[in-house]
Amino acid sequence: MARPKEHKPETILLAALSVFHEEGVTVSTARIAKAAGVSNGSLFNYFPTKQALIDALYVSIKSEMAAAVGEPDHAKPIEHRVRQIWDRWFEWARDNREAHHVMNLLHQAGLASADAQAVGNQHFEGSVAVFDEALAAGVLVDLPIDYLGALVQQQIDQAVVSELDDHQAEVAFGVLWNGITRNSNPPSTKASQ
Amino acid sequence: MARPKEHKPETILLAALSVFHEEGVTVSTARIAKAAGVSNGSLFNYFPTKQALIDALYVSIKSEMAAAVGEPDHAKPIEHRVRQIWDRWFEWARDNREAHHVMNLLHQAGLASADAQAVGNQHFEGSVAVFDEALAAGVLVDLPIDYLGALVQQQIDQAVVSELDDHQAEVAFGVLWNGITRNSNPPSTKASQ
Amino acid sequence: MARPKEHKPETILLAALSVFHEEGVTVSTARIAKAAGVSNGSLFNYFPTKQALIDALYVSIKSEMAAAVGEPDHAKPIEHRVRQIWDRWFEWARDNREAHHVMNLLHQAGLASADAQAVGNQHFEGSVAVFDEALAAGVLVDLPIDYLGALVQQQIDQAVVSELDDHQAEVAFGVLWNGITRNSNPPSTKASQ
Amino acid sequence: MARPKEHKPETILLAALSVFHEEGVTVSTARIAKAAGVSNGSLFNYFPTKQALIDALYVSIKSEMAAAVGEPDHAKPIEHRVRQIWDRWFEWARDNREAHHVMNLLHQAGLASADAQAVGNQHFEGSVAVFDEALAAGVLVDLPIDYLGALVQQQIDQAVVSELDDHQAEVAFGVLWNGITRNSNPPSTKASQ
DNA sequence: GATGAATGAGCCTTCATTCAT
DNA sequence: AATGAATGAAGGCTCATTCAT
Repeated sequence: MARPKEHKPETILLAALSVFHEEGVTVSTARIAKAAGVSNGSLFNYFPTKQALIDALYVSIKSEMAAAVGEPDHAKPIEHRVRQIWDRWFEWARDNREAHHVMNLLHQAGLASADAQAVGNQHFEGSVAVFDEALAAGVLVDLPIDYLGALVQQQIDQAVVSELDDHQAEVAFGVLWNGITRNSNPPSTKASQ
Repeated sequence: MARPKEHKPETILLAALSVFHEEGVTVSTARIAKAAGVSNGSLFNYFPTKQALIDALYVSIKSEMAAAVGEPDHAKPIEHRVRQIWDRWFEWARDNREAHHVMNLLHQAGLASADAQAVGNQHFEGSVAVFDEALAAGVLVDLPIDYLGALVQQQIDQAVVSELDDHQAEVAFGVLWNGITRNSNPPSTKASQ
Repeated sequence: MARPKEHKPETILLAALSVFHEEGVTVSTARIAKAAGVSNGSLFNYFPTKQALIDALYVSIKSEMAAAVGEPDHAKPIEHRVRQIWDRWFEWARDNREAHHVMNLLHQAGLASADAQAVGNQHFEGSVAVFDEALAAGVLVDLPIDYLGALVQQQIDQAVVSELDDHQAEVAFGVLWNGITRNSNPPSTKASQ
Repeated sequence: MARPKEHKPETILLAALSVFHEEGVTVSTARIAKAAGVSNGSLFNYFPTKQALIDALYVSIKSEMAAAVGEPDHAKPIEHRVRQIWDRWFEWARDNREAHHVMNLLHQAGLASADAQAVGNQHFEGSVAVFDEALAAGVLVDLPIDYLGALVQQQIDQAVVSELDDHQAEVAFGVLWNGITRNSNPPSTKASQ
């Protein structure tokens, strides 16, 4: 029935991606199996539990995204490397809206297990290292690395969600870079409450 | 049996807040009822459906937060007003970590109904107006208002999640403000891919 | 709130009648109480259980109907007495469609307890006696008394349900009487199967 | 565990028939499942809702009965055809007391949906046509077709309930036929009230 | 490996009944 | 009496998981 040569686990993950995107966090395994064109039972030949399937989906999206972002080129200056991460990440997310959405959904709703999230993060060690280095070099403002990393991720996410065009994305990168680098004057005074 | 004078709906919402925080999106009404110290059936004397309970929880958190943020003082300059929003919001979120977490959880997991989200947003019209005005005044970079608003929210969220101290929060506000205001040069060149 | 002078049990029974008629066999005690304008709990001050309420309703309808039918006049000939039962019964049922419907509903759905049905039947002993006597006198065809009695009841029921007018009801009585009296030739032959 | 070769939906319907007969309109799906020797959840593999199960039960009984009654033979005279309907219907009902009882129960308690009742009635169009024709031919008294049809049904029902033997059933048919045909004198006078 | 019927724990919700006020 | 909140046992239904074929 389904296209014969496709590898089943991938087919199932793609189906899961689609139904999570369209139907939210409550989808059943039966629904996923049906969308994948396999029987209810078959799904469990590939993923022993629903949690395993969710984790595999999360990790597969995250590693696909990591592959798209690639490894930073250590020969290039910091700003260039940060910009490259931004560009490729943004491009990937814009071209893979469903995957991007579902990745965030699984993460934010707490459906992906801690283990899966850890594995997913490993794929981004290269990118994180760029920020570590920038921080050590004194290029960035003095804030925890996880905070800065989160800002990058959130701003890219939001740029995709807000469907920024290329020009706007350019401006948006400026917002990020001008924010996190040291060349700026601190804001004046704290507002009285 | 339960403490006699406590108002029940509030007690139930507090219990729901707690278990959503601790056990995630999958909590059952029975679990909430037990945490609230009422019987399974009693919960439905106050909230006709689980969805109604979730919506009430979402709206109650959001309006509590809105009350904490307050209305901006139109006599003050823009930056002051933005700073005030940031300060109060951050303070509230830091003091109400559970509520802050659950609010985001219900929103991001799609559990709060569209109606509830609309009601919740009404409470923030005053704050949104500040950004509208800043945008119109040419103070901010030229990006969609929803994008800018989301940045504020996400950076505050992250500041709370990352448990920034007061000094770091000060720096973090600088990151936001230096990013979204116009006084900065755009970053030089787009990275080659 | 409710009209002050009405006797509560009757008010409740009338409300029950109405909601059973309009909403079928599944009505809740809460629904009945609301329709009666009393609180949920008050209902149980008058009827210790839902079953008791149903039984009281059944018996009250049945005895009201019996009162309408009255006692047969032993001075009159059999046919007259049967006709009188038919007339009064039909008239009552036509004027009390809801009660008639609910009485049958409680009976046929098995909601009225056996005891209640026995009590209800006691009110019709006078009428049954007419048929006993007719049977003994050889006026009627030789069939069990319960069978003949049931025919009378069912034909009246159906006459009401079919909304026969006076003339049709006259004809309908003829159908009954010509059927159950002996003056007619038996039908010719049994159909071969 | 359960007997392996039995067809499940039929097994479940038979179990439902039995428990509706024995326990009345309030039986739970769990009770039916247990009687059928399947798990609670299994029942819903065959009938998506309790209503669907009830409707299927109603229609299956009604069509089985219709099959037993068969199509009238248009070559035979009216009386013969009516008699044939009576005979076969009576025989089926006597041999299928439970089914007969439950069919009436579902109908009278309003448990079978309007759709199911419509479908059930389609199976009896042939029989109804016989009465239509008899009415048109002037054989029957001038009463609405639904009234006459109801009489037939009710008298057969009652004959079964009263457990008439063959001879009594013969007499009972006479009651029906002599009642509904024109050859009889109308009863004399209306009783004074 | 593939299937899909079977399972039964668990879910949300209803409701007759109780009881403190 | 009258109230209506509180109860908790069911009820209908879902679904992740198993397993015989």
